[in-house]
Amino acid sequence: MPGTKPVPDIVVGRLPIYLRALTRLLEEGQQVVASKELAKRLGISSAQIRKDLSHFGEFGKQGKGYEVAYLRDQLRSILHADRTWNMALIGAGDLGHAIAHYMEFEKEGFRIVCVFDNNPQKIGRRLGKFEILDMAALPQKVREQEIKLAVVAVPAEAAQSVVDELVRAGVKAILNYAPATVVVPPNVHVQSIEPVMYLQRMTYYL
Amino acid sequence: MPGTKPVPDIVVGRLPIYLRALTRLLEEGQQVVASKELAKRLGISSAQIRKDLSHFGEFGKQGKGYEVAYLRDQLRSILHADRTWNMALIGAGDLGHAIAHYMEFEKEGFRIVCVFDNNPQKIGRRLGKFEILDMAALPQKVREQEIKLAVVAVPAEAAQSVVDELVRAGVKAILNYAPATVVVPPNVHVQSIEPVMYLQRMTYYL
DNA sequence: TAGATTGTTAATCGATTAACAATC
DNA sequence: TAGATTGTTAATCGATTAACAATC
Repeated sequence: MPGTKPVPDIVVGRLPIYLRALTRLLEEGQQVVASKELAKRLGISSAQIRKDLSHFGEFGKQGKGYEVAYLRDQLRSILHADRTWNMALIGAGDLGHAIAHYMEFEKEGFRIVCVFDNNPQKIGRRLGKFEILDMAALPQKVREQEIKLAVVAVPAEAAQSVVDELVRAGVKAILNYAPATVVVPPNVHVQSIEPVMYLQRMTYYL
Repeated sequence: MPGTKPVPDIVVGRLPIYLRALTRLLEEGQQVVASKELAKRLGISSAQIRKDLSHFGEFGKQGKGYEVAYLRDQLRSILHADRTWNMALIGAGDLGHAIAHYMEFEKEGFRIVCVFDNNPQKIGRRLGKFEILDMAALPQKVREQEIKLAVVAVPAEAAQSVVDELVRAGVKAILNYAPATVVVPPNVHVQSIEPVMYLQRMTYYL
C-alpha cells in the first residue's frame, strides 16, 4: 500500500544477520527458536529482534518462539535472496581473481556472469571461465543478461569513473572493494567493503 | 584524564573514512579543505564532520578550514595508524591466499607475520613466504611477535572455536572473514567482513 | 490451566542537524 | 575590515529498550 513508512535502512541491514543465524540453526537441526536465544547468539537484544521482524509481519507464536525454517524462508523472500542475481565483475587484477573464485557468492545466489577491465593487455585474455571484456561492452551485457549488480575491484583512483559507467549502463547496486568513497545517484545503492578501515576502527582501541 | 566520556563507536568508525579522504586530497595536492567540501565528497553533513573531529581537539581555522596534511597526521595518530601492526592469519585456503597477497594491508601498516591452519595436510607447506603453522604454535607466536591483531579466514563452522583460541592466546582485535557471527569478551574487538551480507542489504531494495 | 514468549507501546537514550557566536 | 568557516549549543530526529497485555 502506498504511503507506508519505509523500513529503516538500519533494520534492513540486520536482516542478513538474522538470516545467516537461522540458516545455521537449521543446519544444526533446531526447529524453533525464541528471540531471547537468537539474541544471545548474536549479541543483539531480544526486543530489537522482535521489533525488527515486526516491520514485516507476525512470524512468531506466543509462548513458543519462531519456526526456524518458516522465518528463514520469509527473510529470504523479503531480502530477495530466494533467487539468483547476475553480477558483473569490474577489475581483473589479484583482487578480481580472488572474488571470481570466491565460492560463497554462487552458493548464496549471486552469480558472476562477466568480467571487465580497461587494461588493453588484459582484454581478450581469460579469468577462469570468463573472457575479460572491454568496458565498452558493458551496456550491452547489462541489457542482455539483466545485470542489476556489479562488483568493483579496481584501484582507488579508478573507482569513481568505473562506478559512473556502471550507473550509466543501468546497474542498480554496487559492491565496492576499492579503497575509495564513491558517489552515486539516490536510486543506486553502494556498499563499500574495506578491510583496512575495519582494522583501523579496532586499532583505535588498542 | 579519567572520567572523560568515551568517544562513541560510531564516531570512531567514521575516522578512517575521513583519513582516507584526506590522504586522497593530499595526493591531489590540495593543502586546505573546509568541512563543507569534505562533506560533499563523502556524502556526510559538514556539521557531523566538525562535531566528530571536535571530540579529539580543535584542528581547523575559522574562515579557512583544515590543513590537509596536519589533520591527516592527527587522525593517523588518533587511530594508531602511524605505526606497523603485526597480524596472524588463520586459514590457508583460497581466501587465506587472497588475503596474504592483498597488498593494501602492508601499505597501510598491517603486516601478516604468520599463517596458521588446522588441516594436517597443509601444516608445514608454504603460503607465499610463510610456512603454514599448527594452531598449537599460536600462543608462542603471539607472545614472540607481539601480535594484537588476527585475520580469520576459515569456514563458518570453525570460526567460533578459532576465535576462542585467538582470545585465549591474547589477541585483542579480530578481522573476521568467516560468514558467521562470533562472540568475544568485552575487552576484545571483532569486525566481520561479509560480502554476501552487503549484497543482501542491497537486493532488498531491487 | 500455567508458563512462556510474542508484538507493541511508551519511555529512554543517543545521534544528527541547524544555527550562530567566535575568530581567523 | 569583510567574508568565511570553525567549534559548540540546543533542538530535532530516530533508534533502542523496558515493560506488559495478548495469547499460544
